[in-house]
Amino acid sequence: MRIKEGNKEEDIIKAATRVFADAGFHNARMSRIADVAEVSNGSLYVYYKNKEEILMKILEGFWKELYDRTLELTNRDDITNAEKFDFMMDMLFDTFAENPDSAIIIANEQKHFQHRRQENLTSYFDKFIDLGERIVAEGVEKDMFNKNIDASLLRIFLLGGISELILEWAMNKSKISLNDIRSTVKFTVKHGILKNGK
Amino acid sequence: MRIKEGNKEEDIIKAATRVFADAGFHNARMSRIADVAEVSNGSLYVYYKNKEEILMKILEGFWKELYDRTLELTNRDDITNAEKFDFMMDMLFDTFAENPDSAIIIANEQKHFQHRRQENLTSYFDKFIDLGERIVAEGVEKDMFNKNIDASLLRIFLLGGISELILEWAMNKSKISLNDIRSTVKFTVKHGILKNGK
Amino acid sequence: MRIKEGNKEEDIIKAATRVFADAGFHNARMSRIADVAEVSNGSLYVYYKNKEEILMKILEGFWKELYDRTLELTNRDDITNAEKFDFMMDMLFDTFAENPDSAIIIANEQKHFQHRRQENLTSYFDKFIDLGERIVAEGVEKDMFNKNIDASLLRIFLLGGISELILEWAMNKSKISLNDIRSTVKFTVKHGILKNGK
Amino acid sequence: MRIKEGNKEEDIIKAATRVFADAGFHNARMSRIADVAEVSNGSLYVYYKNKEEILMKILEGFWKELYDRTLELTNRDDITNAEKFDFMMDMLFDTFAENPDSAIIIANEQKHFQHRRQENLTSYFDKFIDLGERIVAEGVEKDMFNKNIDASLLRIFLLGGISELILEWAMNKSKISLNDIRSTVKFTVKHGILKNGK
DNA sequence: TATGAATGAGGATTCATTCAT
DNA sequence: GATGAATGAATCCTCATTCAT
Repeated sequence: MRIKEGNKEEDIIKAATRVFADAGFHNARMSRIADVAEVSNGSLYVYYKNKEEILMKILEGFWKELYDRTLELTNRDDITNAEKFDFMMDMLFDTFAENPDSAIIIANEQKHFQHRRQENLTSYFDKFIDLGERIVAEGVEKDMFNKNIDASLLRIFLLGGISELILEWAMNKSKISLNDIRSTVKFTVKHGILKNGK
Repeated sequence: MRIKEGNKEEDIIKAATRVFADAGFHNARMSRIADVAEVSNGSLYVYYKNKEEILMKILEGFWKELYDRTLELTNRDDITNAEKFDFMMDMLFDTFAENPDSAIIIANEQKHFQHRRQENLTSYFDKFIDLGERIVAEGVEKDMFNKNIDASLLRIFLLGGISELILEWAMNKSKISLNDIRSTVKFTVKHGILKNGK
Repeated sequence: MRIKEGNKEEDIIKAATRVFADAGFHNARMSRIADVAEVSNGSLYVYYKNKEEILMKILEGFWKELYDRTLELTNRDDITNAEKFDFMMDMLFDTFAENPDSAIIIANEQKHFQHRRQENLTSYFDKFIDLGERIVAEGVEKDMFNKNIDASLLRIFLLGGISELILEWAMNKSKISLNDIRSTVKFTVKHGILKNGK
Repeated sequence: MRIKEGNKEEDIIKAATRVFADAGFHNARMSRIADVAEVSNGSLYVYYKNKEEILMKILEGFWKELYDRTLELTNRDDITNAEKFDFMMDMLFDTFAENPDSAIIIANEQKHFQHRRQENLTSYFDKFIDLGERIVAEGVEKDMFNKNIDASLLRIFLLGGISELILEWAMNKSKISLNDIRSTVKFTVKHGILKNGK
């Protein structure tokens, strides 16, 4: 068995993450990924079926990390749903912040592949979404959140808004402070833009 | 030779809108657009420089329509900024609702041209954005909106969230009511999710 | 419309016939065919779906020519079935002789693609085969041919033997005389190798 | 490490025979052969130089078996050449019948190595051919076979015809009786199709 | 303007073969 | 000998774009 120095499987994912973030999925070249990963073209296909599978692994990897970080939170009963919500948003921002390339990929490419995500019912993205929806729904039930909030619509809205902000931040790090973004989002979502909630 | 009765230039845009919405920009075939437009392949290039230009025209067309609808509003001084904001959101939703294919394209592909758009002041997208930011900024100045709202971040957030919702709606019309979406968004953004805005 | 000088569709078939005969289907390169046909790579795919379709057209073209040449013969009633048989063999040899490259291709490649020839029920190869079987079967009925001859087996045997001979001839023209081949085959099939048919 | 109990060298040949027969030489995958042989990819190359050499060994193995079975016959002087010819045909059919996968490979792929075989006198195929040609040539000399029979052409014809029939039989065992094939071939070759050999 | 046949650069993928262990 | 991860050359095909008419 030849040496498997440095875990090629992981190297490829890392390389692909950088390349996809830079060029976008469609303009990214497999040969470029192989170069960056310091691996032969053929090795890409030892570990992954094709280009799309590499993208999927990147996306799933991100959502799995986020899901794992968030999971234990939801079962706690010593904190309010508002606190849980806050915490979840923090996790989301933190994980994006730590993985700016993944953030870019998610903002740019995830939608295109959402459609065929029918077999993916075990997907960590879906699991994370569920977690979020449950926290909001419970908050509504417990009369902590406004009744006319639809948890399912809210999560689409939030995710869309945040990933757009994160994209802007990731493409443009110098100009935008992630903390400004985070506090703007959290404040707005919790209190609204109208002064005195009015 | 086909007599130019049906305005090819427009036919192409209409066809491309349908094709891009269906297949996504990268998977859309120029020949398919030509087919749908009932025009030859070559004619596409009589009216447009290339595939990307067609996409740009579609996007600009959408934003121009929206901008035109919204412009006069901003100069009025008989309504509050909160009312202006409300109105602007309504326009946005209405225009999306009337152009679901464009909505899909915007949600999926707007980024493509965001990148090369660098403060292009002739762009109707930028003009529309300016309008929105000004309404919010003024609202803050007039002490009607919360001070810690950053207008520029808010618009990215809002646009991202709304386009994600609209995409969901456009891909899935039967299941989601556009009015539910609209009222959820408006309420959340104005009042926040916390009961009593607290 | 750009000039279509020299009928590219046909040029491609001619070039492919030469290239397939030289290198074999699997080792033949599409780019080589394009070169020989003095056509761009892309043009190959304007006229044919893929490499395999080009091969099929070559094979069908050959059998169509042979079938057309042989068809009228079968309906004549002024000649015996032995004469018809003779004539058919001559046509087969002549057509092979006039198309040595096709002969090589048929000998080398036809078998590989016979299997998926299920939809091809209108195939000229099958039609030609039918013609031959009918002549033999009738000969048997009319008591002109030996009763224990199975027409269906005979045609497989004959075609296999002849195409092998033709291949040898086509690969090796200087050494073997086509007329020797033809008379050997005809004599053997009609009279057998045993002297006095005994 | 697998203990070398099952003779890998032979296992590989057996596996390759099945795989080549199923898929054809060009579509057969080395990794599939390794799978079927229950051997690693690398082991294939411990025993054989490359894919083609495996094919050659299969073909040679077949012809060697046939040659060995036929050799002693030719030196006998207590039987006529017609009987020898008959016997040789029987051996050919029997050996094909016992090795249907080899039969398929021979019918489909023998040409691959025919080309590079240039009077390779160590080849069992050539030795077998020589045997056959000698029997026929002697038969002609002894005035037992018709004078105008060219032994060399006859063997090409026979082998081509028979391998085609055998292929049909091997691919389609249920429908065709090998004995029918054999007697049709033997009768035709010896007596011809014309009644009374006339 | 309008056409659509022609182009050809470009890239994902395959798979026989190698070689360090 | 045995392994199987690693290799990378090699090629079919796609499709946006062009251009002679």
